[in-house]
Amino acid sequence: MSNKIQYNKVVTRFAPSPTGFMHIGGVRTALFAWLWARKNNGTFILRIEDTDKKREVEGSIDHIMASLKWLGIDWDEGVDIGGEHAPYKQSKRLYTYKKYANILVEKGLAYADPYSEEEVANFRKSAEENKKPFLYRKHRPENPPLWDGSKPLRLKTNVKKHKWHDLVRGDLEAGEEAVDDLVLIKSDGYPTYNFAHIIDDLLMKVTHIFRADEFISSTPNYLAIYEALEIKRPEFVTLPPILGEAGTKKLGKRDGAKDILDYQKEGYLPEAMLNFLAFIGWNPGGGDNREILSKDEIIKSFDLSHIQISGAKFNEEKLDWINKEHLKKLSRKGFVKKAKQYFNEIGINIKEILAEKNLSETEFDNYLVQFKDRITTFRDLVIFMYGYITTTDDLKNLEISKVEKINTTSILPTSYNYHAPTDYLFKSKDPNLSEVWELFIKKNIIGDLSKNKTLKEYLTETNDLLIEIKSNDWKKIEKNKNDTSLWRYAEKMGKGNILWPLRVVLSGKDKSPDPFEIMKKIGKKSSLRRIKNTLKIIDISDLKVFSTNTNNNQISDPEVFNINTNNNKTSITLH
RNA sequence: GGCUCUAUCGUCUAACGGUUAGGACGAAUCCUUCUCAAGGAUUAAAUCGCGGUUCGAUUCCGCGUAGAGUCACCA
Repeated sequence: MSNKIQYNKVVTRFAPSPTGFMHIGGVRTALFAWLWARKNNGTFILRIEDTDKKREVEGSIDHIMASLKWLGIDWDEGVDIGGEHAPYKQSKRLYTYKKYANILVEKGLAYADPYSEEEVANFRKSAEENKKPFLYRKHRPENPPLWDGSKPLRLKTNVKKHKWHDLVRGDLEAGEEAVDDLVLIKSDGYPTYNFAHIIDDLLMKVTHIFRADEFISSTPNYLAIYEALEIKRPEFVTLPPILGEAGTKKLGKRDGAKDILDYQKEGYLPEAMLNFLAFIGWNPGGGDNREILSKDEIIKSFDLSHIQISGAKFNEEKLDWINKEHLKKLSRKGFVKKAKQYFNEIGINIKEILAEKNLSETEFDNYLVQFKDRITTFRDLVIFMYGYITTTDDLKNLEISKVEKINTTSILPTSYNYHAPTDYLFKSKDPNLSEVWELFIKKNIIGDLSKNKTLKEYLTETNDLLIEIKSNDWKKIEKNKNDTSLWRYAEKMGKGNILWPLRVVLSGKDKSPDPFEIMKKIGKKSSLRRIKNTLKIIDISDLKVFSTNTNNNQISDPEVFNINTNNNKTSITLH
């Protein structure tokens, strides 16, 4: 028999069962089938395999369609839009399956299973005890009863060795042990997947079946059904498994595989997700090293010969990188548009924020754009927004509640920690002096004699320059920072000597926004207060230098504050 | 346990039997920068083991080893 199958038009399908959400693996299968159809100007069908009423989860179908739509995977025929071969829901096609089942019965190739479920379970049990694979056909009844629908209908399989060709895996084969008398129609009248998908693929003229590699083992059974029905089979395209991060198991819902729509909620771009998914088990090959591709580019270069055979670990770091790259590619306008769309999706009301903050739309857009190259996902942007916009003390915590609702904190990479909601941008929330102290100790710059001046002198002079700035000019301190006396002073003394300590003093962090920006946010009074508080500690640090009693790890000036150093931790209490 | 499949840097992968085994993520270092990010440059890092075929093996074959899948009136 020739493996060549003639077809004029490529038809592929995605046929999920409505048992819940879609995870990475399911979507990847859908994507590849869709890519192949689009690549060949073929047809892509969305069919629902709802033959197991017990496992069905309400709302799944809508959820599945929403997932595909988010990624831009569209279908030409399917449950919601109908088509030439409607209906596309298997529970509505029972008559069809029965018709084909009867053909097999008439040919003497299918029979009613006379055993009770208990009896079959016992067969299986004893097979397990003897460490043998369970084969129902070992108990095939000699004179089965007539099939009246109350008993399962089984295929009288042709016990033989099967060989077949897979477009990805090449030539495959399995021995007689691999075939058994599978159930075609269950006792509840519904077909099994094994039978239904074959009938539907036949009637819907499917040319290529895309599925993951767990189906390789059951393929001989399917081949037996094709042969019994005397129909030609579609091409098989077997996709490699996706392994969990641990790399030991196939990624599945039980291993915490996420709902694909969770990635939408986390602020990933659909085009980035599509790009990422396409590269799980496929690449353009042939020396084409590009990895950031648009949807159209992927369709154009997609082919079957570069689908991987071996499994791949799911790697979220790569997804983050791909998402960043896609963000960078966006125009300013496109970025703002998509960001706002995301806010809308997760329930952040931009108009409310604008009204509350008295911001113009343009100002807000400009805020957003400055983070374009700095964020990993749009969720990071929400956190930025929180940090930058929520900076007055009298706020009613509007954004905070919304940020918490989507649980932004857990997904931030460590390098972005300083973008997390930042107390120090509130006027009244001065940084913890212990943190300021520790950073200066860590950098060893308090009494650094290699500098022209001490930190204390630098800070005092900074303070004196800032005092001179009038409150009207302070409002423009960020915008006009290059014209300030402080900037000129910093340039003269070395910006690292002035600006970095100032950043630490203002924020208590070694990484923070521009100190000028912080000063603008918190205002003159708070800025100067933070500098003065730090200067008070440095006074005492001088005392510590002169302290001869090293065992005494507590230095205090009861009038001002206490410093405690214990186990390398310093705590400072200001009275 | 039977059957089936798989095996290149830490990860994803490229290489019609002939390459100094290439690229990307991640990591590290340096440059730039007041910090972070971004950007630029650089570095470390792999053909699972043993046999065979061949002038030549990452590539073909066998055996090991390791991992995965499957053995439902689930899909």
